[in-house]
Amino acid sequence: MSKPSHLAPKVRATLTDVAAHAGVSVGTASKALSGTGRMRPETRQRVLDAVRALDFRPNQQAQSLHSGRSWTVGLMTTDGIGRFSTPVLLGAEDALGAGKISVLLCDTRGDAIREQHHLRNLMDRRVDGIIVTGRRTDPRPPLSGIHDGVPVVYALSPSMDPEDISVVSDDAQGCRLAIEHLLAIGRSRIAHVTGPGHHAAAQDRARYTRTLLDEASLELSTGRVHFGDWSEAWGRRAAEAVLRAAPDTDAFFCGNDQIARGVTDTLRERAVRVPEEIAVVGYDNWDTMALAARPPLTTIDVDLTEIGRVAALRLLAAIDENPQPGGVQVPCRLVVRESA
Amino acid sequence: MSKPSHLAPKVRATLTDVAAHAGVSVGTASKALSGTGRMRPETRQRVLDAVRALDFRPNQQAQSLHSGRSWTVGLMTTDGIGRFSTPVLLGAEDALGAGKISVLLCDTRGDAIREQHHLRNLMDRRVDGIIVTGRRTDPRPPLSGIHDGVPVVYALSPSMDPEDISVVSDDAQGCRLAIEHLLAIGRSRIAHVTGPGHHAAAQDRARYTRTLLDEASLELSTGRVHFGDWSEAWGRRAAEAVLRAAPDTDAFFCGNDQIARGVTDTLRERAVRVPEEIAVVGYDNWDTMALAARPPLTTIDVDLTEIGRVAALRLLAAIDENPQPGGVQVPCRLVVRESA
DNA sequence: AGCAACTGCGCAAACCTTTTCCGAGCCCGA
DNA sequence: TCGGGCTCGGAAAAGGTTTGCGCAGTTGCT
Repeated sequence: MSKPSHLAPKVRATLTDVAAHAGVSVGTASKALSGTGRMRPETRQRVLDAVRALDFRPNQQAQSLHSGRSWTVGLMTTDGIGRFSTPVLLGAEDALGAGKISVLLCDTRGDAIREQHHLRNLMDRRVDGIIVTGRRTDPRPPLSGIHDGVPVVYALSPSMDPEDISVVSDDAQGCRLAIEHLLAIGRSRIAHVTGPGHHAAAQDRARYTRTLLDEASLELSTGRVHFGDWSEAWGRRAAEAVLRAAPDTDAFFCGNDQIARGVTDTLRERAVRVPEEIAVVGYDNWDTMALAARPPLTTIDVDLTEIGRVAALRLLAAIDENPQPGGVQVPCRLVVRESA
Repeated sequence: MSKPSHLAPKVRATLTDVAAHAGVSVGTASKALSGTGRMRPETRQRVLDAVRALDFRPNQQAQSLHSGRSWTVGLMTTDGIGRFSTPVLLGAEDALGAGKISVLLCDTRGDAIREQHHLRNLMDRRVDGIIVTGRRTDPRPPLSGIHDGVPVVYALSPSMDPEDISVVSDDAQGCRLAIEHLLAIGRSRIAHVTGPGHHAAAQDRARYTRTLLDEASLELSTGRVHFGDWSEAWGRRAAEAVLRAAPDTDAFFCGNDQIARGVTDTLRERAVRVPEEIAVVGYDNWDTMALAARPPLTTIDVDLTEIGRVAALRLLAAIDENPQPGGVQVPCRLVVRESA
């Protein structure tokens, strides 16, 4: 049952209505709006007046159907919209919104079936492009299935195919910031506590840390990297292990802020002064963690929003047929608070 | 420059192609696919074969243009996509996805101008409905501007207009769960530490807490509610104030998990055993906080995902012209861990 | 056998906008 | 005064799908 028409007079004006109201043909009305074609100023004005009078707004769907562009991109996030994908997503949405492009959100929950399903849906909706983002920094298999000529950009989790466009965080530079800061404040007995060894983020940062210490002719205070998980509990346990194994440790570089916070908690309980006796540097700059820690954490800010923005810009370029294939590394920032 | 056509033969088949391939007219092909209309089984089969041969998938845009339904809803989030709106969003996306509906994401950053802009955009795209969600539980002004016959559902932040459809968390029931649990484990000197008094979440929970204690002929151990902010630091400070003012306090009910965690940290430093001497109950069940606290927090789980899901279902009902106006309260769950 | 009913399928309109093409009318100059 | 050139605006098609209607052919009943 649709409402009686006398109750719903405002069914949204079409260009035909505008043309009728202005006493011209649809074609002329269109030209008046798009600026193409030449016509008498007063004719154009009549059309513009009609537009205002009827509150006309062009039907996006009709425009898209005609132009073949939907002014829409798909944003596939592989696992929920966690702490990591959210800022990426917002950065992308922001950059795309400026270009009159809307974002179609898909959550695959890490499920390949769902991914296929969403991909088909996006293709049916004729999206202009797709951004794929995940939580982990581990490379992921490229989008499988047909995505014809539709460009794809991977954000945060790079594609395994180096030909694809991937925008990731510059872990090497982030580690450099952290280590150089610690060296600059006079530390030389540095321990590294991080997440699971099978996570690229943990593995990579551990490798870079080693290399950087090497360059400074130093080595890890405990002689090894402490792999565990990304939790505070692990940070607390690891800190005790480190203090036992290498009591002369004067700094912790941690794989994320939760671990760093756990470390500071243990140090606090042991009445070790931070940063005077031992400095602590985290990673991620997760406010709720970094600010609540005692003392507040010096940490590496992974500019996730920027990653999203850059990914969006790369995608726009690719849509406009100027693809710049390959990887992009977005630099990190060092945020100095009180822990180091 | 588009690619030479011999390199891009797969330009996506249209129904016309299918019809030609099957030797029927477009109309017939359409009917064969939709199941409408009567036709010889072999004719239908020929069409189906052609569909498979050409990998035909209907053009959503064209379908939408024709049907007037876009199978799309707008999801406006008022401030970033924080810890609160994210689960809501996912719940909604999940429920809508099951109904073949896609989600158009808009972030207003709490800006009215942006909200208008996005609203117009959504209307131009002919969304079938809109879900509005925010971080705060404070009522918000209803969506202003024209949204014609497009139904709107408010999630988490209710609309100020009681006629609108709003899906919120049942704070009263959540508080009841917390207080009844504390009473059941034999506590009677309960303190309440919460966020800013000008937040509805803090104000409401404080009021309910008072009422519930009243029903049990009890009163707050410190005689008043401790308003502050939602941070751990406030929880730590407040705990000290409470211990000073009412040393016989045997339980803390906190406005959120961060405050609760701050409280446990102070208690731990004072060597007060939790929960033996003092029990602590949080609110929100934010895993990273609740699990990292020592001991892990007993807390109230605000089922945000369910709120999103329910909002989506209400919206679907409204789209199908079965609107059920007014508010819906989604119940909370008590999650018992070790702190109470 | 003849008529009615029914089946199977195609045509064309509709959804709404944009774009292209073309004709009509005007002005001006020769 | 007439023709050429220019300006303006209308008509039509395209984009892909759905659907109402009508036509033709076939079956079934009397």
